Amino acid sequence: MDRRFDRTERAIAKAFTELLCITSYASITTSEIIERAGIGRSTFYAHYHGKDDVLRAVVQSICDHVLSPVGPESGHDFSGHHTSEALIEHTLLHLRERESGIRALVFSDSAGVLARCLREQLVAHIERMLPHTLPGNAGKMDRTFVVRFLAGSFLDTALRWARDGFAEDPVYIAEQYLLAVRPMFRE
Amino acid sequence: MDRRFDRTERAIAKAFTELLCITSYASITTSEIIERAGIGRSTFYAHYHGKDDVLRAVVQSICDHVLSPVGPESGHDFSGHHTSEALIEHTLLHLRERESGIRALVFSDSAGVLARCLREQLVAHIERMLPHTLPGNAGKMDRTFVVRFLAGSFLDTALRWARDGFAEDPVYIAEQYLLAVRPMFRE
DNA sequence: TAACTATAGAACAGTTTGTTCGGAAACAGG
DNA sequence: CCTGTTTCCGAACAAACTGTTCTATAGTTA
Repeated sequence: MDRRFDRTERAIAKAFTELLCITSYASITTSEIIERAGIGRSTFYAHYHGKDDVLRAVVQSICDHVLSPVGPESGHDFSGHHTSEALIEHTLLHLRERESGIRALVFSDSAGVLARCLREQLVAHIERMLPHTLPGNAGKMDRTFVVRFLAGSFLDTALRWARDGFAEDPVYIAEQYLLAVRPMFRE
Repeated sequence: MDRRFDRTERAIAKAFTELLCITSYASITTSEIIERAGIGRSTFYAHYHGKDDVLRAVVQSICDHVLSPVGPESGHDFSGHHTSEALIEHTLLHLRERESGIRALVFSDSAGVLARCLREQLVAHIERMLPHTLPGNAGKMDRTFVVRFLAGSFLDTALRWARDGFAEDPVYIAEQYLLAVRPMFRE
């Protein structure tokens, strides 16, 4: 593999997220990205079709990372504890690992792109994990509604946490979130 | 007041939301708005600074309408029933009244502007209505977290409903939402 | 009718976009 | 080390978009 290629990709991603920190997505121009990345104009267009394309690539990379499966090789300690707490904390930790990129996106006027991408994968995830018959009052609810509600409210909680600069302890966030939604799938 | 002024404002708002239905916000140009509205270029800039300004105005108008206070003069029937169900249904109905505008926005790449505006006002609303001491398991939760959670999850539910073309009965949506969150403030 | 106000639309300079092209530099494999 | 390939640089360019200014026209108010 040609090292020049990766070097350029990294320079573009870096320049892009840096710009996102200091100005709105809408007012970023390809020329600014090119200048800050220190690359040639034609080089940029050889890699991406425009700034929308860069955004998509950055978001995809974040999504892949945040929802990457729990494995023994990952740094986090989830030895066998496949509880809801563990999964939620795990996702929050992955989110925080991409701190700079996430915060840049979450405050930008294109935050919706990240939210859409994460939401889709969360829905699929929860769909698989949620029991088919729900306990208590949740039994009266439509299961599809519950799945979407859980995905949406978790996403909202997580992005709010990011917007606050990841100030709170992820364990605390997981705990509060579970207190709010646990009646829907346990007890 | 000069009727020409209002006529131009309406033409711009109409052209803008129509364009939002057939293409993304990012790729709309002021020239397109001007052409579709059938107005002069200088006229447009006499009313707004650019397309961002138009978006802001449209969103503001929607927010004002959706969260307008319940009054006896409003068409809806909420005679004295100041229950949670009534308030939630009321908000959903107001949302649906702006159907075309909402759907255009909700699908656009600038959906975040509407969401931010609504969220702010929802938080203030819920902050006022939520009891200071929460019952049951919710007693263990941070009240600020609960307020934001309720606002975020309601917003998410409502916008999801809009995205689905307001297909479901608002009474049903209110019922499902309340089944999900009621443990947090009653019983 | 007279004074005022909003509009149409042409013209303009400045910016941004996406493409093309020729030459220089870095790279991979033998 | 040599050679063919890949990537990069950056200038130049046409096309599109932006926001402003100006003049003439037409609707509005008193």
